Amino acid sequence: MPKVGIEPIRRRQLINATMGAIDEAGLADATIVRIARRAGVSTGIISHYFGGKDGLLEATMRQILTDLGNAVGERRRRLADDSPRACIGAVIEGNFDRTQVTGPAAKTWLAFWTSSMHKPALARLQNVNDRRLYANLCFHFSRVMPRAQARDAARGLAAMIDGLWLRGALTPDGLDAESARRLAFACLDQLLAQHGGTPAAATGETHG
Amino acid sequence: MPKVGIEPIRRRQLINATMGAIDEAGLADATIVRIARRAGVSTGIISHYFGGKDGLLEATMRQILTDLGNAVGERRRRLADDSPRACIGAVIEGNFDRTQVTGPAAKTWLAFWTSSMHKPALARLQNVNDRRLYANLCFHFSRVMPRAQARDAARGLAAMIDGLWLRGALTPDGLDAESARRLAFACLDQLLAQHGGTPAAATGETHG
DNA sequence: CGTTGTTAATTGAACGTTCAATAAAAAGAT
DNA sequence: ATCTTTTTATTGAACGTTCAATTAACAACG
Repeated sequence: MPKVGIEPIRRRQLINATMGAIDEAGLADATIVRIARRAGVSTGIISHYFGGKDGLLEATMRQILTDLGNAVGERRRRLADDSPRACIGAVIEGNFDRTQVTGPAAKTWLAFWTSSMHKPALARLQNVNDRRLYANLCFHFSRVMPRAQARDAARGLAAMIDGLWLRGALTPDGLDAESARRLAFACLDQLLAQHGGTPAAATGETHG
Repeated sequence: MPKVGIEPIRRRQLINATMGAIDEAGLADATIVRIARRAGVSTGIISHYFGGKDGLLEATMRQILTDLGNAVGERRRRLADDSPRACIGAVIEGNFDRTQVTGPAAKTWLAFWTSSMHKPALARLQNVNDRRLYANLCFHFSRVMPRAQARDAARGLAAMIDGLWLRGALTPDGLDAESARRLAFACLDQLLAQHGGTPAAATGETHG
């Protein structure tokens, strides 16, 4: 029998190397030679474990979305109260979590977003993740405002979060997570205050 | 002498074909063969007029940024009052102008944004445009609030605008301009109301 | 008014490069 | 000894660039 337990290690190695390569050179120049060299293995391994380059890219995107979901999930699990502001705050905090904000993750996320416009496989992943985020926001907003306005609030906050990501990915020094959180929370509090805001919206200026 | 005045025509043809190709197949698959065929010319023309594919891409991006600047400029020129809300509103309206919202323009804009992370020539163009937008917003906000808050407001609104673009580009049917305008204006009015809002912020719900 | 020379515009095939994929050989662990 | 893992070399396709040849518009001249 061959090496045991090597597969998950190699897969993680290659996925991390893919993010690093995209961060370093962009998706267009993230060749399998570059990725393999960065992972310290040979090119053939990619086809062996992922069936090809596309498989590796899809797995990498899936990993990023999983990490994002976990970051949000953890924050929500640790919540003291289940007020709308707290729940939505967990979404914001999760989106600007350490693991998500790292240069490689942010650049890779944006690269896949762009790429998903013309690759159905990636588009599907992007779509389910996006719908989950939207539905989640929409649900919590609708607890304190009419359905129609909740939808707008969800769309607005989602756009704000993505916009901060977009601009953070372009910044050479990476995304300023603290600053981004502050702006996102300001947007959230405004949206909540707009429709019979809660006291927490007024007093909860500090949230870190 | 050969045809006179052909050069600007061909350049525009090729630039439009480039946007169409990117809209259709993405930047990665926007080959010179595809672009040339779409423009109804041969591949050699690209090198003849733009020095190569990179030159064409740079010219295309420059065109998009110019169009965006013109759209904003026109709106501002037609303003009745020069209140901060009106001026910033012109920026929003300009950003969601017809010519900017078209599928090809939106997808190309996003593709170049991603690409500019690793191509210095594109990064420079993106940078000057971004600074101009930010400085403009910052100036108008600082007329009704302290400098520090004006900076945050400008960053927030800029992120919101870009986020709406980002999500609009991914939507199959293209960006819903009216909906995007509404959300951006809601964000603007909240930002203005936050710091000694003007009466216009309260009454100016209709802006189309 | 017609002819001719000049010159830019345009074509399309050839070239060298680069890429992902593949297959067969080699290495390594049980 | 056997099966998985890994490497290496090779393949074929696709890319952007280049350039010699061709086309067509214009001006000058007869």
